[in-house]
Amino acid sequence: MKPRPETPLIPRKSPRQARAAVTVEAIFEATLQVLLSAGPARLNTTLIAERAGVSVGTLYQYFPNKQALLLAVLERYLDQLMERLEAACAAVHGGAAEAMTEAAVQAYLQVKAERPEASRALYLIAMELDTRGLVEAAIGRAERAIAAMLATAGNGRVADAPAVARLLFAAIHGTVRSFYERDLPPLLGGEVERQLVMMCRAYVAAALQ
Amino acid sequence: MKPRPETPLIPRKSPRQARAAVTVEAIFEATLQVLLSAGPARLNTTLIAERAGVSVGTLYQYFPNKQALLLAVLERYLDQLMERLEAACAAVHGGAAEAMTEAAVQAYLQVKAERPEASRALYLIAMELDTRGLVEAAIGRAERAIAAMLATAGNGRVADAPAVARLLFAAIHGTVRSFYERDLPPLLGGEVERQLVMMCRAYVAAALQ
Amino acid sequence: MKPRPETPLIPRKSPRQARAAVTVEAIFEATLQVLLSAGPARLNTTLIAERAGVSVGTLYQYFPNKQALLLAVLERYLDQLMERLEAACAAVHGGAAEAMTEAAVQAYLQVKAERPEASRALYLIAMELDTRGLVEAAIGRAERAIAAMLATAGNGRVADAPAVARLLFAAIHGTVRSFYERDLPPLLGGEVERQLVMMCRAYVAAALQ
Amino acid sequence: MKPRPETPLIPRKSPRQARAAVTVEAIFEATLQVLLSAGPARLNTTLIAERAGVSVGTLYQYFPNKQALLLAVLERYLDQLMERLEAACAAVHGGAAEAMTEAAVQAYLQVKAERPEASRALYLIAMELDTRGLVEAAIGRAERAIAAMLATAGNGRVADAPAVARLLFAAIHGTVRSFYERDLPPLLGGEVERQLVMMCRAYVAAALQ
DNA sequence: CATGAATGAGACTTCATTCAT
DNA sequence: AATGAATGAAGTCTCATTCAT
Repeated sequence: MKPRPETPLIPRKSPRQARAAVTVEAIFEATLQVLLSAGPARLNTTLIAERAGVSVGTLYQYFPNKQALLLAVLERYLDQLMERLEAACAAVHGGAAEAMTEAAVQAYLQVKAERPEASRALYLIAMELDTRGLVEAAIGRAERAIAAMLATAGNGRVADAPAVARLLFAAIHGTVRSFYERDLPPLLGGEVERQLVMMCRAYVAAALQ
Repeated sequence: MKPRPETPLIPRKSPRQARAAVTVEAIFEATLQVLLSAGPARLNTTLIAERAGVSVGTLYQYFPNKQALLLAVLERYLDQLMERLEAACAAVHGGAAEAMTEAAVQAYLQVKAERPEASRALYLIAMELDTRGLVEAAIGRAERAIAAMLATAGNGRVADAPAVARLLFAAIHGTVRSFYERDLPPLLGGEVERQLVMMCRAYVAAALQ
Repeated sequence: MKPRPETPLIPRKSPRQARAAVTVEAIFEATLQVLLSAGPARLNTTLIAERAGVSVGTLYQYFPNKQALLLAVLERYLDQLMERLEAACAAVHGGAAEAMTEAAVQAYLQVKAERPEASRALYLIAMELDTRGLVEAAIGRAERAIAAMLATAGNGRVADAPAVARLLFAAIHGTVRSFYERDLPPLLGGEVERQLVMMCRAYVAAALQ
Repeated sequence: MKPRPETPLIPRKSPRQARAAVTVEAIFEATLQVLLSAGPARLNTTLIAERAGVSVGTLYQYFPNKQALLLAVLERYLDQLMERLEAACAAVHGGAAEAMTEAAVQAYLQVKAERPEASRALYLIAMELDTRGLVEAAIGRAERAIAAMLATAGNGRVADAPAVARLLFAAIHGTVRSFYERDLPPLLGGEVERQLVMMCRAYVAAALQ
């Protein structure tokens, strides 16, 4: 009965009062928790609001719809992830290509491992809606960070650094994801980590001229 | 998508008659089409039945519930994929480890590329429900096929072939997926393929003793 | 969570089975009843379905949304009203302008009086949504019917019959409406009817050349 | 729009201070604007407050509930309209019946035309709630003013002046409304005005003894 | 007094599934 | 066996109103 309201996918208003910021934070956290405990199929706004200790109305005061909320959660997560990755890459500039690559892989695994459940939850979110833009942007940042890092290699020149960076990141990201989606023991410090590092080092070494 | 606990997840009857087989086939095909055209959020049994040219009632004659249908679709796809992969691996037994690996990668890309949209659709299905078992089984087959292949390497012994096979497959699968989820030009024959092959060869070479 | 479904305002499907036709009829009737008993503010789909003795789901099988249902109800009513008016006008072609006009007024009042509550209910519907098109079309029919009738006047030529017909119908319709919206004793056979007829006769007489 | 039975429907406090009067005025104006821009379905207190440049809380300081606000807006409008009509009628007392009637019609059209959108907005408000009392009172004033005017006719006695006044006003009001609800060119100075005047004159002339 | 965050009942709509025909 | 009408629980979102700050 309400003539097509054009609902944008961006957050509705930014919290002006202190308590509002707390509320938004609680909603973000609740979203992850519900996603993990109830699964994506049972992820509904009522449950999120409940878990956050607010009413649905409050949730909708900050996000115009469920999709916008999920996007905001994802964006926030990707931002943090990318910042960490960029920092890690920058920190090893100038080293040997293989060592730098290993550092990047370790950093990625490290961040993922800090909140393993969050990682899983966010893979789930990412499927529920159209996250092309967001994901594309994050991937772009990652690729640039890695390419820039490889360009500083102290032990040779990496041929076609952008292409290598692109595949390297897809491989890291994709491989890690495919383990996270299964119920496996933690990757960090295990055999999988060893092999992944080995593969990435070997790849970059092969690309060195 | 609220799973009624008591209903079994296997197809209700096997297609004994030719007509039944045709119907089931049409339903499978319709499922993929609806998934691609309407998206996972709009994937519903009525739409599937309509697209398949049958009534919902008929659909439920063949599948006890939506979940079972989706699982069947996924299972069928994974079976075909794995058969092809196994065959490709078997066909190159005894070759050099790097060459065999390249063959496996090519085979995987080949199959994926045959119906690129189907691949995407199935990634979506896989999120709609709990596909752990199915996916785990398929991955197991792939890992075994690759490990067995590596074990026949004519140019050395691959250290810890199972671990290498596991990471190799995760890397191939994860990397390919991460490209498929974006709207990119076809992988086959492009730069990405070259780099992926390069990475996998380098990895296996590094694992050779 | 469902990416903007474009919901048209036309009925969803026409009943193919006999019982379906009964259902649609019951929904139409229930809509009027709820409108009258609960008022436009309390008019909701659940209540309509309940009163019709069906579930909400059923209602939505025939109408894509509440608006479409209300439009259908209104359209149906306007169609019937206009048919009656056209018939009444046609039936008196060739008479004296004043007498023909009186006949048209009487016919209009007659139809309105047959289901006084329906008339009121529909004035309410008409405000709840955008009925421009529907109403415009109905008014057009009425104006044409009246103009055509006036053109056959046996006792003179009505100057600018279309303009007269337009105002005549607006006056009849508007006047009747403004009485119906108040809680007044029935118009038919009362003082108001006498005066309305008098006004319309006088108007047409004045327009005669 | 769920009326809480116990809350009074009169403004909470009279604007004693200049600022208060300004605020109330802004709220009135905002109500009309929102009604016109967002439509009756989207007319909500938050939007009104925003448009008026105050907070919802402030709005509720002046009006106990939404209904009271809308009633106040409507009352104000009707008061102004009736004052103008009464004045116009009084100004022509003692003239010929037809001329006086024409003057009344012109006055009504004049006032309506001053803010055409306001007229439309107020028809909408009138549906949102029970305005019987208010409208009845206004109509009563109009009928009395017209009847009193007709009683002073210099060219004869109008038979049953109250009944004529009642129908006359209903006709003017109803006819004008039915044009305003459509998207038509302004009535003032057009063919419609000419015809309306003609009808009203003819009617009153016919009622003259 | 003003603000605007929070509330929560209630409205609309969807869709997996059943069952009479 | 096939059909498609019917069901109704459940999910999304709105908005009048209150109240702590």
